[in-house]
Amino acid sequence: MDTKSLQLFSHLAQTLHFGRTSEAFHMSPSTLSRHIKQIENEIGHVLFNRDNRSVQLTIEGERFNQYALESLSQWRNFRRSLTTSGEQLVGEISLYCSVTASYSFLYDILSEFRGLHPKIEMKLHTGDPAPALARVMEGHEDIAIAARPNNLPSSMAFKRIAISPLVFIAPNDVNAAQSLGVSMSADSKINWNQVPMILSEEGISRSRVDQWFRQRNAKPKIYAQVSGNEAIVSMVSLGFGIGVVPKIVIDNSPLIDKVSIMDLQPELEAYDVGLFTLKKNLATPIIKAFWQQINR
Amino acid sequence: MDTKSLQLFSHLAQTLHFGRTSEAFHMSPSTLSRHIKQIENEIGHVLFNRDNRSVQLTIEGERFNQYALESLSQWRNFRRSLTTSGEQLVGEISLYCSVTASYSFLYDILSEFRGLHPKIEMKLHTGDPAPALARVMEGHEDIAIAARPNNLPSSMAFKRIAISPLVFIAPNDVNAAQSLGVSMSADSKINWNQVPMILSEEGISRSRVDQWFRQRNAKPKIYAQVSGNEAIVSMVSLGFGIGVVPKIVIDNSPLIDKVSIMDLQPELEAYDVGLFTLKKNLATPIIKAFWQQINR
DNA sequence: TAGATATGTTGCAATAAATGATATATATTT
DNA sequence: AAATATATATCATTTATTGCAACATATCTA
Repeated sequence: MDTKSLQLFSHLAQTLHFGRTSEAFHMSPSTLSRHIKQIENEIGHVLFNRDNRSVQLTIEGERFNQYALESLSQWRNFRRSLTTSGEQLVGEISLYCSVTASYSFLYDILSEFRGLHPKIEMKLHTGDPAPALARVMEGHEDIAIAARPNNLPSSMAFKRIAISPLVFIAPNDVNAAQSLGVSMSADSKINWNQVPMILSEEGISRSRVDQWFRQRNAKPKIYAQVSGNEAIVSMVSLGFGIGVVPKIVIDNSPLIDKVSIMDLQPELEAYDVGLFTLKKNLATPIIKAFWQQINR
Repeated sequence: MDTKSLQLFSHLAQTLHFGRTSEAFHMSPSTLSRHIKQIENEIGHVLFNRDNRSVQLTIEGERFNQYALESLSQWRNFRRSLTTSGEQLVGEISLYCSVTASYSFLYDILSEFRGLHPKIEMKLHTGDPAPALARVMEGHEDIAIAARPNNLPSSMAFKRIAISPLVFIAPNDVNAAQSLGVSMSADSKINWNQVPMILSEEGISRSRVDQWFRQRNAKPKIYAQVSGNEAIVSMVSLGFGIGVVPKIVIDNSPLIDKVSIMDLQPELEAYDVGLFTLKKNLATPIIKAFWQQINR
């Protein structure tokens, strides 16, 4: 039995919904399903009665939930007792991350850290992902959450949080799509030299798009260069052109049903989202504490 | 953090000796070392001060040990509370296993089970491994610990405990070895038709040896057919011939320094040691409880 | 002081486990 | 009856774990 399983279980015991719990933990429903089954197997009792439409705790499940909550609480207490025993860590960390990352990961990362180190203040800056690394390199920020570039400076430490594919998006409205020269059907019929594109001004996503066009001996007709993925989604949804953003941006966007992902080959190389800091920063107790906090 | 890690840690905190703890858990020292390092990494503190000659708990290590012992105790309590809540399981299980298995695995398996189900009596039969499966098939025993044959009857359930290679052993004494026609140097110089062999009468080890000889177009000159691996080791150590036994038998034998393992190619297929029972037996609560107890 | 021994760690190749995408089964709603 | 929602099974792929052997270093022995 491990802490992760206990967390999964107790969350599911609250939601009684595999889909929502798996989403909360950034994993697929099937993975969650197998986790639960493995717990049940280890314990030797069924913990949830689930037909395909509802999930209910069994008697043993309620017992186990009691145990799980207590056990998790003790674990957190132990962690806290360790950190508060010596000198309580005091200070501040400046963290730079994109708006998208702040939606999807920040809460998970910060909530646990905060419990552990309440005396450490977090200065959070959100903005365009492109300059994130430079800001860390130049010492403006301690840590950044961003996509990993192909060539990582050797002075930089990186810790992956998630992988998200980089996708082309088109307006969902059929008329708008056709007026852009993009019938949703066949890639081969699209003249990429004439499709108006909405792209980042700089950064990883931009350089990968440029590379993609070079591979096709095409040159993007740039309708607008925008700073920030969320703005790209907005413009695309309004029918101004085709955009390229990490899929995770779509998933968290309120405009999710206004745009649709295009199925193109070859796919763009996926975004490798994670934490960055200068390796030398890891010698600092505060930064080190933050770094280790991220569950592997 | 998981139960296994806590167990490893607290055992090491007692012994303060990587070698002994790793042995107790049937794993290599390197595996243990990396387990500990991973715990330290997750917690963010060094738990043991270890130079290459001594191991000592740090302050944080002692703290963690307190936590670990308490946490493990609560886990056991929870398990017990589940099983004792309904009707306490009462009854008996008959278990058949080889002498070797009784040395190496039985204690681990039974000690935990006994704590969980004190009202279940264990009837233990030790003997030659060869007939173990048949005895279960025929209903004389509920469960057997033995090596997995190549063709497992579909009515049989199997759960692996360990893998042990099947090895040729020769007497360690140089004179004895040479008089058997086996200079320890080169396999190719050995005339396998003339080397006196000491083999099991039947069973997996025997059939794998026969197959090995057939591959070489040789026929074993059988000096003696013996029942029980321990007897084979005895006869080999006395210089009567060459034997074939699972390595685990050697490791647990008092004669370990009287025999030596021969380096031959191709190697015999390894022993796959584990638990057997009839699948239909797993419907029985008592058998099921035992089966699930075995840590995966 | 030099060699032998004990002991924890690291590199590497092989094995085992975990994961997500997809397909499937079935209950509920429309 | 068709569409939708939801948990699970299957499969290919990725990731993690493991043991062996080599290594480094501390202690013991002569």
